[in-house]
Amino acid sequence: MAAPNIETIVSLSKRRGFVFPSSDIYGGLGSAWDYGPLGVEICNNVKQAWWRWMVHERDDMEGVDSSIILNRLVWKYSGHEDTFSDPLVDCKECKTRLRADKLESDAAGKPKCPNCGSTNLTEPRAFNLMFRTTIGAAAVEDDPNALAYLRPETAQGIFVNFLNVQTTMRRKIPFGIAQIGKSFRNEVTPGNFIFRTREFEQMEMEYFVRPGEDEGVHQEWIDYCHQWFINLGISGENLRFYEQPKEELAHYAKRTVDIHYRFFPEREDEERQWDELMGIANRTDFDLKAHSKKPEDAEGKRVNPDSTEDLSYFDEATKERYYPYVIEPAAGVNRTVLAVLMDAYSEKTTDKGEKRVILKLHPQLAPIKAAVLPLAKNKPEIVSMARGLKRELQPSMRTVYDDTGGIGKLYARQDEIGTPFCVTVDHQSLEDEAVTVRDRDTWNQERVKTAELAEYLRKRLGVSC
RNA sequence: GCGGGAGUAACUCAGUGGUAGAGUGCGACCUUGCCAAGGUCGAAGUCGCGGGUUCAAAUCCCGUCUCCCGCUCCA
Repeated sequence: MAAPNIETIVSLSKRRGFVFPSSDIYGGLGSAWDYGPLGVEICNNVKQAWWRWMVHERDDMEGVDSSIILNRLVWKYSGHEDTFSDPLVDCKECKTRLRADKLESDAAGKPKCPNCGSTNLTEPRAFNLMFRTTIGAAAVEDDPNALAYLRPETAQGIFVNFLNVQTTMRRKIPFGIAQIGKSFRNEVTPGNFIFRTREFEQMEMEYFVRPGEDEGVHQEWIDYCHQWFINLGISGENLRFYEQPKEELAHYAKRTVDIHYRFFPEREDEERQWDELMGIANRTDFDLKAHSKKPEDAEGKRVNPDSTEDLSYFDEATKERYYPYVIEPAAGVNRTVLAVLMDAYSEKTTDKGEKRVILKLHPQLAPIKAAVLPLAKNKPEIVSMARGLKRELQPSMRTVYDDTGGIGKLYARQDEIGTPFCVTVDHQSLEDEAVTVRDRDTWNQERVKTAELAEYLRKRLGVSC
């Protein structure tokens, strides 16, 4: 079937408790969203799947969880304080908003609007994308040292901990450090549901390699990351690689390849249907050098007079000291959740001609793994047996019990939220100690002994659920 | 910031000057029992907010707030 648009997912999300507009009772807050009971489960499952795949299942990986508010100097030397801002101008004629630093000039040297050609532009206004806050009681006006930022990326918390992790875990290059956490960017243009929000969650990993080996390792990570999305059940047709052109590269990057998802299938322009799901950047030795006290400029002056540590690495194998290069796969949790929901969405027409929504989520990501349903709720024995089964299953998998409707409605509800299995207790169950297990995707049913039920479900869900 | 669209029940929406509505959903009960079954009853709205016109405003006028879409940027 045709991919759903984001509107369809927004509607499903509200209806079924995946995602709600934030601060709803006060009229909402622009582009902020709250995960509801089912949404938070998917979100946690995505993060858990990533962590397992990125950290636990590898030999060369460690994890950290650094704080959101860091010493301001981190952002000074990372370059974010200076370059993480956009000078913006508005064209007074055609009302478009433009990047002041990307404008071409007319013959007289005055910047002109690429849209209508007018030179009637507003003055440039700097717009730093970092949220500012203050530490302690002092106001920034009274004490400039009170100024602090909410991190715009999790990466810097990893770089400044590079030596801590490397030495305490006795790591040798190559190895990586992974982190999942919130980041904040005061975007000028947020929007498209949870696709672009000012507060978002990142899954980032910094992989430290010997200079010279960076390009090959970079390519390996590009392919490895693509495979992760495939493993989550996302269709390869909806994924593509995007090589960032030189002029688009961030200030720290040598090469960046994005993995795009077809987030906007309804757009006519094929190119505009795609947008970023993950970015895999070669950050070179930019960050480790920037935070180190050692490097000197051409005049022999220290580039960073504030750092107390040198983040270079001594390679025992080659007896060389160098600043490792960094390969960084960075994915958005929220964007992954959105892509997962869009890709899992499907509709099915029943024999009666009714449209049913089925969310074909990977079992590992499904918010509910099994629903226990009584076929008839006016028989107390059936109800209590079903409730008992639910309690038996819930320690090993997220399970719900539901009896508020006929069995057809109960199945339909579970299909819509992506529950892989429905366990139905019927009259016969009271006698033969067996239940019906119904499969979300095929609607096939299988009779399973209650004694073997938990093991049966675990096996079909996969170990990692 | 600019342009466009929209705010009425939990959701989707109807209602264009005269008692606040429908469908879905939700709750209770009865009946039923394998793919959104039927019935009865019920809860639920300061019609975004403020002001004005009028005998009378969800409806007309003015103001205001919020959200959504588009424009830059990115996970």
